[in-house]
Amino acid sequence: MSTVVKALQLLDLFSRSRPQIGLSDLARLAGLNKATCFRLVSDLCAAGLVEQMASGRDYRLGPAVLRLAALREAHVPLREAALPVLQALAAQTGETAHLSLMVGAELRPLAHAYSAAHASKITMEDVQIFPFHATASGLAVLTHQPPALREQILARPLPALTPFTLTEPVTLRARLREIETLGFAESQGGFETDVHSFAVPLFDALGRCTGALSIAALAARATPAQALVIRRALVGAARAVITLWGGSLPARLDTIWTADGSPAKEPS
Amino acid sequence: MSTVVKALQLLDLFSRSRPQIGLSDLARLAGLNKATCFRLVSDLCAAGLVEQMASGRDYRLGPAVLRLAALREAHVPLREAALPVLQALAAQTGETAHLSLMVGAELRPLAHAYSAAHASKITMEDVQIFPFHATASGLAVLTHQPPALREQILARPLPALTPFTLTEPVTLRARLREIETLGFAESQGGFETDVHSFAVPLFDALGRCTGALSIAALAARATPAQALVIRRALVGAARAVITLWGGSLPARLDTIWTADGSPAKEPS
DNA sequence: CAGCATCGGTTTGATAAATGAACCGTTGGT
DNA sequence: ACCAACGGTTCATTTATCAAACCGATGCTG
Repeated sequence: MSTVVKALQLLDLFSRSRPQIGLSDLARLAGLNKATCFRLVSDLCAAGLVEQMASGRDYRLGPAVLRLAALREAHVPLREAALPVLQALAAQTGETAHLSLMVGAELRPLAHAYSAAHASKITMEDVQIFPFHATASGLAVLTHQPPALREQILARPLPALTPFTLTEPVTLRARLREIETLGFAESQGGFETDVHSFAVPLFDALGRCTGALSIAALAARATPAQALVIRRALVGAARAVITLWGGSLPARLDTIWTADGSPAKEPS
Repeated sequence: MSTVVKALQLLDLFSRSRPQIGLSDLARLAGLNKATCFRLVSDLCAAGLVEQMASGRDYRLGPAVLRLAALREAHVPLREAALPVLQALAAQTGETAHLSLMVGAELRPLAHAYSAAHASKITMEDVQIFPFHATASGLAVLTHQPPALREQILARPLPALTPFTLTEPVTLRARLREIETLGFAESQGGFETDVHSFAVPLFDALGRCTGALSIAALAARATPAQALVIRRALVGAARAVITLWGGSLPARLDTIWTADGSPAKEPS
């Protein structure tokens, strides 16, 4: 294995639960000789990716990562990175794919892609905001929010957009628990009568749910077989997006999604 | 030179003005053999710090940097903490404020803020590195480095970036002594002809100088009265940043900065 | 369309680099 | 006072890395 790879693997040892590490631990965790580990981490320090704490004891991620991240975000906005995945998703499923993002305490569209498979499709141009209680995306995101924010949202007015919209907080909470178990969300006609939508949550680098990836299908086309195709495609696409964004998928969802017959995490 | 350092230096070739680079250019810019460069960049790709564009042609920073930055910022919110101070500084002075940090033996930008007061401003996006001899930030930091490192830096090539750049080690040493006495640094057109910059050093918890806080003003606007405003604002902001970071200000500077209510002697 | 330059990527012997066991001086707990 | 564990260093051995030449593919030009 190349030295560079070994050095960069050291970076992955840092996590939210272990943000700073001593030299000996670092060597143990990485399975490296202490001297080797020392040289590697010294090089990382020289580049600013890692810095040594004032105590001289532990190491932690350094200031250089900020500059790199700012650069990446300036050049590869999230939207641009996600678009090809959305287009592939639309093509695979023959339905409209869209991606939404939490902005403040609201869920807003970021991008969408249509399929050419059917003349009739769900259009997304006019959607400004996704009601949490009436869309699969909203439910998927809501499920993975901190309880405080979730309850704040459930306390807002929950208008019935169609006869099928769930509007009772009690009912919704039950639905969220269900979604948590299943690993994906569905909404049959909750937003518009003839739309059956499917969604999976997306997570950022700190494991927070910051958006959702969704398919909006014509209800008439959403047969059980097609629903299965959609769910699998969604899971694969969600993995791709999360990887692109440098996010981290909660272990529980990773397990559920893998067991669902969908492809496991793929290297780029 | 260590392989890891070489690989990590590749990361610094990416900038806002050059966000994606082909293999050959990368090798040229880094002064590396193409094969070597290929292996290095491949390793960086494997770690996700760099990714290859779909075209297979260019490389750019990868998604892993986002994860690392999020982690760093979650644990050590340096940049996040300093940003509001920078913005206030820019607003107070009507000029561009920026903060730089020592990374290894180089001074690099961490954050900056613009003022809305004037349509003409000094932009910072493309600055990768602050030459010690040609910027106020560099001089401020250099002044407070250990003698060994200071001399090492003065022994490097000191190119004249403008007709006003100080390039003689002897002259520079005299200037550093002056800066030490005054408690702040100035550079009139040393980096770019029309830029007059002011800087004060920043210190970490052990009293080591790890960076600088600076104002880059249009030379035409840097009247003596304005210079005084800038120096006072800088000193206040530096105290704020040092406090936020848990740093400790050397007693001598503390005294100078406190006494600096009156116009200090103008350095030539 | 032919010629040519350049691209990303691969092979080679020569060489500079990484490696790991043992070894310091310190520190912190008992 | 002891001892274990820490961060950091040394040095002979070994191994991965380097540079130059080389590929096929691409794209520009006359």
